[in-house]
Amino acid sequence: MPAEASTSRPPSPPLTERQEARRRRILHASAQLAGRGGFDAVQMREVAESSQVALGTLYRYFPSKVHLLVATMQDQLERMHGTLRRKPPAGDTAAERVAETLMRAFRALQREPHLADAMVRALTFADRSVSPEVDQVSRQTTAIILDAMGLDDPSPEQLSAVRVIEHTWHSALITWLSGRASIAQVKIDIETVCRLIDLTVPQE
Amino acid sequence: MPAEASTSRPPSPPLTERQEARRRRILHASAQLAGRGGFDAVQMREVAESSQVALGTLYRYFPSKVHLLVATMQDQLERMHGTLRRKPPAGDTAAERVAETLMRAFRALQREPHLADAMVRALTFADRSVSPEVDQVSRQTTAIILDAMGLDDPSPEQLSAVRVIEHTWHSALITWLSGRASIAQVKIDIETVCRLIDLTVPQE
DNA sequence: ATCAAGTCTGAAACTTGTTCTAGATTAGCG
DNA sequence: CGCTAATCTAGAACAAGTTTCAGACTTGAT
Repeated sequence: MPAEASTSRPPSPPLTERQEARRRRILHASAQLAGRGGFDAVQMREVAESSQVALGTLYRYFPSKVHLLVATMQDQLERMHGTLRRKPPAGDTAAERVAETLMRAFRALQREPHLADAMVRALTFADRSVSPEVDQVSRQTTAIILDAMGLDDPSPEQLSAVRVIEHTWHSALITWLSGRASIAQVKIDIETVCRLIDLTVPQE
Repeated sequence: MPAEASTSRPPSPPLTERQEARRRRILHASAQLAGRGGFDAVQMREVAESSQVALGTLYRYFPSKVHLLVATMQDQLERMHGTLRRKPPAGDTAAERVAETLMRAFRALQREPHLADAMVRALTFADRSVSPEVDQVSRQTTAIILDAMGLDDPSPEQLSAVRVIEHTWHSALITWLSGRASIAQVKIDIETVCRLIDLTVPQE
């Protein structure tokens, strides 16, 4: 029995090497196009051409533009989680460490604002048909935050706090991306919401 | 970045009576179509036909579908603010009153989930070209929350808390609309984030 | 090696948001 | 009233996401 990855819903058949390569080319092209121009610049025909794949094939791999961009985000998130694991945040309190982690992620996004635009817009625009994928992104984000808190076994209150932090994170990114909030303001919002953690971590 | 007075950008010429009527018909048609079917059901051709206006005219009044839906949201928000003013929340603490107010708004949205979908998706999908309008919605929301807190002259910390509450509000709505969070969970998230207020309002 | 099933390709078609155009209508003004 | 500029209308045209289809290519099993 081949060990199936725990993350995919219906156990999709394993991809051949060429298929894996195609999928990778597509995600790369998507990130590249998103990197300049953001959401609008990721045009399905261009992604197809740029990744040497027919349009129909692109749609077989990713059933919509939003699916594609959410998958792109999963990809980037994994990368980021790896980076963060290698250099964990150094704050004294859980709240400080979470804020530091999110600010680090934020600085990474600032380096590729167009890519951030494409991914975040796709994420919040996603409808029910993309729920499983969006949920996966959410779980990954939760894992990153819990890592920063240094918790293995969070209480329900702590999970609520983490959910609220994620809400703030996404929405603050949106306001920044659409030019309605400055970088400084996003920082303040993140620090503000992280104070919620202090309410759930009694001692320390 | 012009720090503009609170009302509008370039003083647009006042509308004639027939124009005001057209605008109203359009917004009504928009809300109607959104009411069944949500974001996707608001099709510009249908809005135009249903409000007895040529497509080009619709685009003169609202330069994009997102503009139209954000304007629809402004419209609904004003209505709601009026309703809330008439029956203010009754909690003892500021946090309770804010949570109660938001839950009341949430219940109103639950009665028209498709309309909520259209408005909230438009709001978070809006790009820079819609910033003034989205900002107006944000100011209106802030006003509602400050009303509930019973504050005339909020401190910077309090404004930060309000911003975070708004972030949570929008993002929690999104997760509910896309079926990734239950009504109960949204309630918990709202109550959780409202605790932030306690950190900024010393005592009653 | 061969066959069936599944996959990929290229191209056209369809949908819906958005833009454009030419001609009718309306509003404001002398 | 009659003029002019602005507005409105109907409809075509364009753009990009999505679907469809016939035929070529791979893959896996026999």
